[in-house]
Amino acid sequence: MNAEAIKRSLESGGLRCTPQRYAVMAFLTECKRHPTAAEIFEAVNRVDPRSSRATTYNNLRDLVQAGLVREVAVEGRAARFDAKGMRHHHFICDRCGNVEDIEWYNVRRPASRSLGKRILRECELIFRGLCIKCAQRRASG
Amino acid sequence: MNAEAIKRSLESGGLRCTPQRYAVMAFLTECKRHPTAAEIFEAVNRVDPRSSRATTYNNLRDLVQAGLVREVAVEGRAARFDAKGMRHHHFICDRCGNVEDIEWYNVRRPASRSLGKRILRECELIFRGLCIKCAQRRASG
DNA sequence: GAACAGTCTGGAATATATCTAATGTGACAT
DNA sequence: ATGTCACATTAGATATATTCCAGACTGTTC
Repeated sequence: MNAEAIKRSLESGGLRCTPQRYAVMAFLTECKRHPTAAEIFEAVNRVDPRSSRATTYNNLRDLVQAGLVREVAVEGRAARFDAKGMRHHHFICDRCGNVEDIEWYNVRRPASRSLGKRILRECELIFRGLCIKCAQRRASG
Repeated sequence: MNAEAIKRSLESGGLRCTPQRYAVMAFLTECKRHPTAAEIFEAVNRVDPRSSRATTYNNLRDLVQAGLVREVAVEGRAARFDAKGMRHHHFICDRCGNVEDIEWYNVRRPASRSLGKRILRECELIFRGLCIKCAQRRASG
């Protein structure tokens, strides 16, 4: 996604394209992992426009509310974020806690009986086990 | 689950049955929600055996390691816990953040191509949308 | 160019989790 | 019954993650 596209997507979410907000969105868009707020803060400050911690958190909140960014459900201490590009599921390593993407596929909805009057928006899968590195380490260790 | 059963399950996990540990396990077993560590701490101290915060955290860690308790993957600040009784999926409300159980059903595994050399232990579904209360509030509001 | 809404900032405050060092407890060999 | 060992617990200090706050800045509109 190029600069113009990021700018447009921010505006489509009703958000001004400020340098700090742009930097957060640009980093999330190009980042393959699922960075924590602290990592995003550090990354956008490695290059130019300085951004305070509070601003980084504010912008992440705004981006999530605007639906441009997803907060990933993991059980670690720090929240992790993810630009809403291609849909994917998540694999969480039991050993090292890393979160990796798994190719998207559709999932069977629950029976409407167990869903009741809830309004369902999306289903996401969380896989658990050992990531490739940890699986190898266990096998050879 | 009665007292004896809890005691046995602790010992089967290689854990001594101390009053504090028992209290945590007993509360999680009877609790229908998915309490945070702070809620568990408060609950086990409402009745008798006082337990310190550190002990509550230690015991939760031990119980998770022993496989008796699950740490639920949600995106809130505080970790949430769940006695591993009946398997279930989770529904997280977009509006109020409550975590509710959805009846278990088996989920199609990902293609082995996208899984690679990872070792898969379990798959869990996370549904998002509006819980019954919030759905009604929106409809009438 | 004044007023305004939205944004940014550093630092303080809060929430959450872990560490530390001292102490307590039960099992068991002596 | 005593000493010892491993495991548990405790209060308080510390670390980490997030939010709040009050003031300053910016771009737009009248």
